[in-house]
Amino acid sequence: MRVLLIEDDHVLGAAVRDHVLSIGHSVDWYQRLDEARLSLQTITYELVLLDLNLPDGRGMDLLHSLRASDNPVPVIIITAQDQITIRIEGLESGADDYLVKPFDLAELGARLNAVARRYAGQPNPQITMGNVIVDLGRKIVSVSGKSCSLTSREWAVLDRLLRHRGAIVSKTDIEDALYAFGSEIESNAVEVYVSRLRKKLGRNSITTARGLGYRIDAQ
Amino acid sequence: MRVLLIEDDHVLGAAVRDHVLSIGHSVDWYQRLDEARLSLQTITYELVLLDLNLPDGRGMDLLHSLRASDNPVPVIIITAQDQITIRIEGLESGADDYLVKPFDLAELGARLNAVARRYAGQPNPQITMGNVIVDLGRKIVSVSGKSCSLTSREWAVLDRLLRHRGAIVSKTDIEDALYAFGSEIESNAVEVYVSRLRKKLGRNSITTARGLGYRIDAQ
DNA sequence: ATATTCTGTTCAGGTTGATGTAAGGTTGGG
DNA sequence: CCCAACCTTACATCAACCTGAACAGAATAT
Repeated sequence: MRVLLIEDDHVLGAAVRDHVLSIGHSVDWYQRLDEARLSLQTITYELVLLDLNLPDGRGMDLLHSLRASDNPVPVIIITAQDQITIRIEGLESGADDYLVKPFDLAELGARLNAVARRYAGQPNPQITMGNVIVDLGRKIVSVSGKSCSLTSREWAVLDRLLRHRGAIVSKTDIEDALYAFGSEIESNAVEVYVSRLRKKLGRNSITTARGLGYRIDAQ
Repeated sequence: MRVLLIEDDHVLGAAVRDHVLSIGHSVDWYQRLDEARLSLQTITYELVLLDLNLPDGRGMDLLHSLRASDNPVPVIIITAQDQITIRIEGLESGADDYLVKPFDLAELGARLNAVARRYAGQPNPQITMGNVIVDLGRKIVSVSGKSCSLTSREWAVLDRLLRHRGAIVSKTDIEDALYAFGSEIESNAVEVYVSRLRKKLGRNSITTARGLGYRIDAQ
């Protein structure tokens, strides 16, 4: 499970990161809200551990904007104050659970696993981009309701772009997704596949960043 | 029981999901109609919990299209308005029950269990694909009315494809269904079984996704 | 016990459509 | 206006796939 940890306290952050790593999940740890926001744009996390009191803003704002943009990622809030008002605000904003400092790492592990279990039965995440819906797991695409079939290479390109959606993906990155590392290719294959994808998914599905690469917008 | 929850409100959705999970069912939760539609193509649910007021369309339209395509899955409608006209429209469209917001989770559980009980006595679900009807539980196939017998290997392949219908199933997935994990096979056995199934069930029953695997279309 | 049918697996030869390449057109920044 | 980057189309190639046939072993009938 991929976990995003947002916590400015170095001691607590390191402890949480190490513990979550030790029970077999991967962790991205940020100390600042805006860094976390940037990362959320490009990476699909399965859990967010969110401290409410951060140097550059209120954690609650991040939660609000996540839910406003229909991001259903489970969020566990970490807070120092055991205030009922904060709890209520968090739950109403779509938080999934609470941890009040100081907390036991074992308790964190338990709640985290509870979320993981809850999510295990969840369907494959579907990504909606305009009138295109993509199910990466089942390899299904529908364009304005009609299903549409992609070839294996087209999936490779789309997969790479969607997993980093919001960010610019370089041509060489996409080539690495297409061909086994090392096997060089001497043509404009990436351009061709982007063109083929655009033909199937719509002209505006993929935007070009001249000299840099390609990008699929988040939401 | 596998439940499809379509509800855009995060608080209500999470609460319903957790409660349904807690009484021992599995839940797929979508916030959007079109995502739910995609999932309905590939998964056979035993119950749909449908909010009528959704960001990308009317829930009632989904109900209509379900019934138009002869999908008998029970549907419980969730609505904020206790309007008699809506109730009548829903019932005439084939809804099985109603919940008017705000509702008690215990009430939801009770109605859900009522549906589960009603369904327990039902015969095995039959899957219709064109003029082919398959009963996976009892291992019966009929092609345009005439019954048709499959060998055990053919069942293994068909079962795997139908349980993921709509999705592309990779050759290795099918091999795993055929042979005990690990026992490698050095031939085109999967291709042969697909060919034999096509011969029995019709040329168009199984579609090939070159380089990816095979797929049986939903409906 | 023997014959017969059924089933699973492999192989070979034919078919097809995804793929990489190149050529020519288009676009946008400087 | 120019050039480089990018787009789009067409096409030959070849790996992936299809399918009929052969055959051995299992299951069933005689």
